[in-house]
Amino acid sequence: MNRGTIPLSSLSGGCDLYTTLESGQSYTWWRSDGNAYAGWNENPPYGCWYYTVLDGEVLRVREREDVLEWESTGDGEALARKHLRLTDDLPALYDHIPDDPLIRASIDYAPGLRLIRDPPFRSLIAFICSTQMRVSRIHDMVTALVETYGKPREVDGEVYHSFPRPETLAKATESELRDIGLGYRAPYVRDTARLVAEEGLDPAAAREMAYPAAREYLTEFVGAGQKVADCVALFACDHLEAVPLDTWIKQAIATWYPACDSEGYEDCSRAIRDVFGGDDAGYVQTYVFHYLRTRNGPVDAPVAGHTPAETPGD
DNA sequence: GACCAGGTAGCAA
DNA sequence: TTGCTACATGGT
Repeated sequence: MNRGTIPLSSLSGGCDLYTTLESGQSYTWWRSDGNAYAGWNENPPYGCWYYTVLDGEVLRVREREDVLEWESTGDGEALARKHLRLTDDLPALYDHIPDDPLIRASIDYAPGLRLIRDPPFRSLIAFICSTQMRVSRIHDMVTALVETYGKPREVDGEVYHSFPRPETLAKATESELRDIGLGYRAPYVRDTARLVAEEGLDPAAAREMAYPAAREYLTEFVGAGQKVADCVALFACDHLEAVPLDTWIKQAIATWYPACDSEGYEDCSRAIRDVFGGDDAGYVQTYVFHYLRTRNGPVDAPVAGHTPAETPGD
């Protein structure tokens, strides 16, 4: 494998691999200690690798004292820079997003958390699987898909599986997909794969569209509603203004931003996007989601000496 | 056992 | 349009 390092000091805002890769944005990274997404909110042990397969190439990354170290069958540095969004300027983001108690607490909780840039098809399949499911179990389902339908490749004695191709998943039967634990999502995954493999739809096309059109397009896939579409838009298609409204963010809105708490997804999403800073609102959403989901404590607990908004519009 | 988890599709009004 | 409801499954 090729090897190299990227100085953390060369990355504006550094890079926290643990929060970036295990915060529920991407589900196709695994840890060499086998404990990714185990749910106990702990950094991996020092020296632990994260690995995945991108563009058919194995990529392994880990943090050392002052560098990001990588190993890859391909151009590991290019793959890491692209998919870990290493050129995003985090301090600039922190500077210009709204100064708000919940946002500030969320950023202080996980500085160095970066958005991911996942390949669109795998992101779409993962988030179709995500409905009514905890983060650790989404990872379990995606792992089962990858190990059952992905192409294995042995490198240095280790086997790595690529993410399954649309053509492969399109040919899977519903009962096969149910057998590996997908439950009622089984036909959604198969039918979405068929739309890609046989009908010419392509989630990557959403990258070239303006955000509203991209979200609309992504809901054409089976099992993808507005929330799943927002996740794919944000985590795979570079639409950083997308704010997925899941149960955690909805709770946060009800508690902290009651003025945004309208019934319809569309209105609520637009309102919270403004509160979270507009063009980069999805970045803020990811920090807030990670903070609320993994810290110990209820959503409405005081944050850093502050209390939830009492006046609509604060 | 009830309740919950990064919701959606299908159907009725 | 909006408002139900069924849907798999494992953890707490």
